[in-house]
Amino acid sequence: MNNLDASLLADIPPFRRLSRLQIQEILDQAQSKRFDAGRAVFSEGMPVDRFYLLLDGHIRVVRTTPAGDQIIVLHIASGQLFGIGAALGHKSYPATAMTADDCLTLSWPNRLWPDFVVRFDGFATETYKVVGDRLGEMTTRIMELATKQVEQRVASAVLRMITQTGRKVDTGIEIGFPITRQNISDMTGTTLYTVSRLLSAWEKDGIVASERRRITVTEPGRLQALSQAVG
Amino acid sequence: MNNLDASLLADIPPFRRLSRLQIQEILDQAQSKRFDAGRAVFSEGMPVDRFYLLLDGHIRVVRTTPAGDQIIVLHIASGQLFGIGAALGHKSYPATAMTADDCLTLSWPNRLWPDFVVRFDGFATETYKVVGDRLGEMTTRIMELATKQVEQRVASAVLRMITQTGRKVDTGIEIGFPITRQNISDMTGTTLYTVSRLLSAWEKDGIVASERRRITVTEPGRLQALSQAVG
DNA sequence: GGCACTTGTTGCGGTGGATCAATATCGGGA
DNA sequence: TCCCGATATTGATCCACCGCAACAAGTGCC
Repeated sequence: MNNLDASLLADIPPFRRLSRLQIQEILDQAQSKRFDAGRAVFSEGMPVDRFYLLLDGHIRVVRTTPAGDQIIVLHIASGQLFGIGAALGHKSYPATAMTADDCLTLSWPNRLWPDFVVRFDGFATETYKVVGDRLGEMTTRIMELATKQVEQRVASAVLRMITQTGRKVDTGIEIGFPITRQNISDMTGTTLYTVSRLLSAWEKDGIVASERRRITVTEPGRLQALSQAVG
Repeated sequence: MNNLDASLLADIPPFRRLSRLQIQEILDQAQSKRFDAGRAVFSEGMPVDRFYLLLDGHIRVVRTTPAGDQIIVLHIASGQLFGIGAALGHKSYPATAMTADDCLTLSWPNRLWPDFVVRFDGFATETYKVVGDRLGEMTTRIMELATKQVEQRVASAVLRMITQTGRKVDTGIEIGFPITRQNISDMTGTTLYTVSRLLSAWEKDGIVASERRRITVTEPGRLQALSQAVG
């Protein structure tokens, strides 16, 4: 009994090639759910039982080390599928999906996955394209962690967030969800102290402006330059 | 005109559920090729035109930074598919495949991919399982790079290599392909100096034994302990 | 055999960034 | 309204690791 409009899905890649009727059928089988900020949609180790689409909000994919520190593997923007272990033969979720702000999700039971793949043209192709993109992003992160200095890594992380989920404001481009110094250090493998120092320095130089849990980049070009500095 | 025996493929996951006849058909369409150690099977940025199966040998998947340093993203053991950009919607290879030793590959043109997927039961499923495993391995690498000390990272890297491609010898388990200090530092984001120092120290403690381009782990348990030390 | 190249070892100094500590500021809940 | 927890800033200290240099030891090639 979802009173969701089919137009919600019409522009999202995996569903783009489908007819109105097909989309309506997909919606009818979906379960929709709201999450407050800071909740886990699913957790690392849980059996994979559903796959998800993020309709609104932002999600952090997080893994926890045996030692207890959390690191953010990637961010998911609205309009993307996530928790698609079903497509990759996973028995349990390899990471936790935490909401960064208030989120609205759709989800379907795993058993529908093979059905969707064979019946809906372009669904599998587009989905695996997303997987491919994430693989590429992850190899880039590995490269950065392995070779770049901390300042360059943090600059790259901020740039990635404004390109993927930035929203234009009058002073520049703002990261589209609340984010702390601690969060950024969890993405870049550094400490909240160092991130704070870097942001302060950048703010002094007029490259960024930040309030509590909000960061605006006023000069993306100079940040870009910092991220590639030869050190 | 490959005089390759169908039994070569019968035990490899993507082909496991197929009949002798189907395997023969797949083999007939394959191109086989030998590579000396240290050659590129394909290179980052090249258009994706074929997908590959590694029949024998070991391959390093490598990315090069704009600054020029190479880092090893993952290793591929014999029996695995690689260069499967076709499955992930890639237009060009996102990384370079370098042979670590002498290698024997089979390959097929991309246009056969959709054909294989629909006609051969289990081919897609098993392939995407491999993609899922690699994704998991990469998130683990990201976690390690972000949180672990250098000694723990190097220990983890060596352990991963002996579990994935180790060969049992009388003194312990040997990494199944030639590898230099430089290679290990390219995997772990450190320097060849530090790797050399670590291996020397471990050798003094009787945990590993190494000759030029060869590393044998004599006490995997203690190496495991090192990789998880709380530091 | 001899030469050039690749690979590995080890000492030493400099430093990037982690870590600790103290303080400030914001926001939400009773 | 006040208070407490979450978030952010900034100074001071320390050490793990990098990066150089100099050398040793294999390996392949002519």
